[in-house]
Amino acid sequence: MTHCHTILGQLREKGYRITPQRELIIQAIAHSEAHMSAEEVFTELQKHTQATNLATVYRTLDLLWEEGLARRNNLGEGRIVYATLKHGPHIHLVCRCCNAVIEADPHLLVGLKSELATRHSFSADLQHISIFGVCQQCRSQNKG
Amino acid sequence: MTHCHTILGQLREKGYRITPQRELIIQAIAHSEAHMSAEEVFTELQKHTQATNLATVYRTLDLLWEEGLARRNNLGEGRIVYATLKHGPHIHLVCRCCNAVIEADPHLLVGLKSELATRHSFSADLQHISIFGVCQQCRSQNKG
DNA sequence: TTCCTTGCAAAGGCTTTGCACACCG
DNA sequence: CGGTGTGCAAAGCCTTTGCAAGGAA
Repeated sequence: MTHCHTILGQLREKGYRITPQRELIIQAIAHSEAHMSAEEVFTELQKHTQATNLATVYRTLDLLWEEGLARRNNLGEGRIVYATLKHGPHIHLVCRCCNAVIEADPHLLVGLKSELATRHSFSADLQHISIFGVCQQCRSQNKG
Repeated sequence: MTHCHTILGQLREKGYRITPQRELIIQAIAHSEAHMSAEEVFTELQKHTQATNLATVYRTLDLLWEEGLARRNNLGEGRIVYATLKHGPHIHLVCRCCNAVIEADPHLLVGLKSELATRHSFSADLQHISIFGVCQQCRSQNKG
């Protein structure tokens, strides 16, 4: 809740207008535990009001991302997903089988990051990486 | 060249027919150093014959992937890319800025894989992972 | 009042699909 | 020959865009 206001304040500071749509969209991603797709945000909005539109959701999420007020993550297979910044960096473990997304500790990657820097002079963005595989449940069900 | 025949043989064994189109598509990805998108394969085919079609390229690449005869990798932003299996496992370092794809040693990930297995019971597929960031060139040009 | 935002609908890019014909085996 | 594979065109899916009307500041 507080976090909504932070984002709204920053938007206002940057000269953007605060509209009911933007408030609702920010609330949606700020209150959500997990990351949300544009479609999911839109569905959430519809619970509160009819006056809403998918295009607006896309525009607003994109705006937040461009202005550095939200994270944007590509889970593959066209799954683009958003979250607020309070949602700290972490690894996404995406199950290829059931599509579940497990969040893992990003510290697992610090070694990798420095290796990539020294060996390849590559500045890796590991803030919100996605790793694909099969989760325990699917494996035990022989689905993966 | 030899590798083309391997793939063709396996296709035949599985009961699929060998057509000129399939031969050309397999040649294209087998001869290429890097991974190729459907569009790129299609462009390559056109150098050899007019009798070709994007839909066929999509169908064939998908077939090869489904049958385990080719790798398929999602580089994000809708960039789906294919390669043969002789192209061993490796990490893709994708530059967000210039879109370059650098290939890195997959051994950098062995520790990570076991950590994910023990901590999260997650069987990570690190064969062809993509990591986003900024390459040296773009960083020195302040583009990233 | 100004001009940023929205809603709507249409366009876009990429991929898939239906269908009749072609052609591999 | 029989049935798979192809080309073509159209449809689908997700996302973006043009434009006129609405509403924040």
